[in-house]
Parts: sequence; structure tokens; C-alpha cells
Amino acid sequence: MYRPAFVPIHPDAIERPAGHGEALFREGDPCDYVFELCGGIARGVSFMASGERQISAFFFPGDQIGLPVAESYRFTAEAVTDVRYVCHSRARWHESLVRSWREEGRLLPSICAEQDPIFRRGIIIGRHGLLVRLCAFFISVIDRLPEEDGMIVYPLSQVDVAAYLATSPESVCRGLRQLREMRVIAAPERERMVVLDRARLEAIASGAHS
Amino acid sequence: MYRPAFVPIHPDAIERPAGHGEALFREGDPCDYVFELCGGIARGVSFMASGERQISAFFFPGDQIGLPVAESYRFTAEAVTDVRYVCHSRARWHESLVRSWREEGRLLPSICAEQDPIFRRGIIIGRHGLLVRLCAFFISVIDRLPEEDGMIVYPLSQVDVAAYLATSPESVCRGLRQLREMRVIAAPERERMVVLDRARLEAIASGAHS
DNA sequence: CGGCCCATTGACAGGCATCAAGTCCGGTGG
DNA sequence: CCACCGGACTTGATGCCTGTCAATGGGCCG
Repeated sequence: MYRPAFVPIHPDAIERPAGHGEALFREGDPCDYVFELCGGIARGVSFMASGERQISAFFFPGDQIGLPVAESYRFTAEAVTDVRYVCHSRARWHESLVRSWREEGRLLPSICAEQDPIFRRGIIIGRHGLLVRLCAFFISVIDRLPEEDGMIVYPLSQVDVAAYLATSPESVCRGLRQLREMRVIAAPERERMVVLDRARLEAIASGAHS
Repeated sequence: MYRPAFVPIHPDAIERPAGHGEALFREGDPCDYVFELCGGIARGVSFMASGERQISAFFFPGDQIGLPVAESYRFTAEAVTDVRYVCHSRARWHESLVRSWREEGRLLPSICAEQDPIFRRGIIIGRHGLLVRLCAFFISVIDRLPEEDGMIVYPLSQVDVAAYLATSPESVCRGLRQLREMRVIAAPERERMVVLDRARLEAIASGAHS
């Protein structure tokens, strides 16, 4: 398993790869590095004492994760797909943060990238009804997923979506089927999907009844 | 758990009062000020398009809320009890943030105060089972609630707890009754409670009891 | 080819949201 | 001081949602 212990002090924007399922950092490790995603998708995972597994957020290219917002990382970051990333030492990250504040007057844009999805997930799983949560989830990610031939490349397993939505994989499957039957989405192939009726998707997500 | 030492950012800042239910700032307003709680309890509220209401977090004395983590506030902050607070202009807040970084090497302790409870709420409401969520919630707040005569002063309405836990007030009521019958907590008076068996509370919160 | 993981579907039970009614409490105004 | 009122809490009854278990099929990789 990958452990960020041997990362050079001055990475100088060297891109590193991480394979499918590999951990970038682990919950509880000291926040020595900030990880910037260059390509691929990552997930933030928390394990409960009882063994339950939750996904706090999905992260996309451009996001910075592992911010030293506490003494140690609050979740484990794993690569969902194969991933490319750059890691920044904490000191250098601080430095660039302060610099961006001086130059642009904006201190925290990079903090959004991690905190905002976590906040949004809290709102999403606080909603009632499986379809509502599922649609709200789609709305929150489809714009960040890559597109190909008019289809959205959708490399998230239903198991992961279930862990994100605090539900069961079976329920996710049934929800997807229902959305297909409602002609809201289509899934021509595995890991591909098309949004047929975005307005309806948003309507369901906002709580309108079927 | 994060426990900030109560140190006002700016000694000259004027304390202001806010009454029961009053809003400190509203979702969507530009983030011009950071609010520092001096006394009382506040809640972060989000309203859905359908009218549902969620509480993202409760905030306690010493917490700084309304951080400019985005262009505009992501939730409305309301006083749960009567509250005293200080508000800092964004520029002055930035300044003290950078100063604390230079002097202590810690840039972000104050950011924890807002982000950490939001993160924790996501984990809590992702758990399965009403009792589990309820106990996890108690664990996360009882150490920050004031104490009096060995009893915890507990000024949160069940309606608010329900909005926080993404459940119904009736379920919260039933869950509380169950915990009383299990001799885990006692509630001698309204707005007062005693934790009789903290180990059990934590056991339930960690998922031991089905 | 065989093993494994994921997706799918059905059956079923249980949890919890919802509705409804009743009680208690604090606040307000007469 | 008391009557009134609205909001919060409590409790019961009911039905739906969805979590769980089980079995099957399909795709991927060694």
C-alpha cells in the first residue's frame, strides 16, 4: 500500500500515478502533504468502528485534498479510477495559499474543493427518499464527469454510490432502474450514461413528486 | 474532537447580542463578515427547494462561523439560545489568520471550528439506525454543552435535533424515551439531562447494539 | 476455464415517516 | 390574576420504504 512517507520535500509539480483502489493517504495520518488531483477520480472514505464504510466525497481533477484542516487526515483518500496527482508539502502549500491571498485577495478557493463537496454530501443524504438522494447526487457530479460521444463517462461502482448515499447497493440498483424506466437517464453500456431529461432529474432532486 | 481555546481574535471587537431565533447571516449573502460566537448556541440551517429544513451543524462559544470558504454563505446561521457574538470584517479576519500562522505555524485552527462539525454531521447521519445516530450526536455535543449541578444544560429542541439528524421529531422523541428506559440518560427536567452510562452511549454510537 | 466481484432481481420483515390526537408549557392580553 | 393560544412534546396506529438475505447472471482477469 502506498504511504506518502517517501515523497520528496520539493516535488516541483511532479505528477505521480496511483492505481485503481490505491490509497493516497489514510485517516489518522499526520497532514504532512496536500494532494492535488490532476487526472482521474478519488474518493474520501471513512470507516466506522463497526466496520461500516462511508464515502464522504468524490474528488475530481483540480481538487486539492488532504488539507491540514486538522492535525491528521479525517478520511482515507483512495483512487477510484487510475489517478494522477501532485503532492505539496504542507509548508509550501501554506506559502502559496498566503501568496494567492496577497495577489488576488482570495484566500480560500482551494479549500472549497475539499470542504464544499463534503458539505453538499451532508445536505444530499439528509434528504428523504432514495430517488431524491440519487438525483441530487447526479446533479452534483455530472458536470464534473468527463464526456465522450455525448455520453457521460461514469466510472463509479454502485457499491461506492451506495456508500456515498448511505444506502445499500441494491437500493441504488433499483433507483437506477427506476430512472431508466422513467426515461430520465439511459445507460447504454456499463460505466456510461446519458442524461435524457435533465429538467426532470432536477425536479426530482428538488423534491417534486414523481 | 476539536475544542478551540476561547481566544477572541480581536480584543477591541464589540460583542453583540442576538435573540433566540434571530439570524446572524443568511444563506446566499456575500461573505463579508466572520462571526465569532462568544456565548450561547447557534445552528447552521439550509432550506431545500421543497421547503425541507436541515441543520448542518450546531455551533458553540469559541467557534467561528461564516468563513469565506465560498463567495456567499452556504447556510443561514440562527441563534438557538440567546447569543453573544463578535463579527470581524473579512479583511481583518484574514489578517489575524496570517498572523496566527506566522506566530504559531498553524494556519487553520479556526477553520476547524466550522468545517469539522459539518464533516462529523455527514458521518453521523450516514449511520444506520435511529439510536445509533442519536447517540453519535450526543457524543459529539455533550462535551461542548455547559454543565450545572451535574446536569447538562441542553437547550436544543427535538425539532432541531430531528432536522440535524435527518429524521422526524417523533422519532427523536421515541429514541430519547428508549434511552431513558435503558438508563443510558436521564432527563429530570426539560432542557436538562444527565448521562448515566457514557460507555453504553458510546457503545451504541459505535454500532455495538444492533 | 474458473474464480471473484459487481450488478440484478425477488421475497420478506422491520424500521421509521406520517397522520392524528392529546398533554404540557410559556407567553400574551384581557 | 386568569383565560387563551400557539408551539413543543408525547404517544398510538398504520403503511410504505428500504435494508437484508438469497440466488442468479455477467464481465474481468489471472
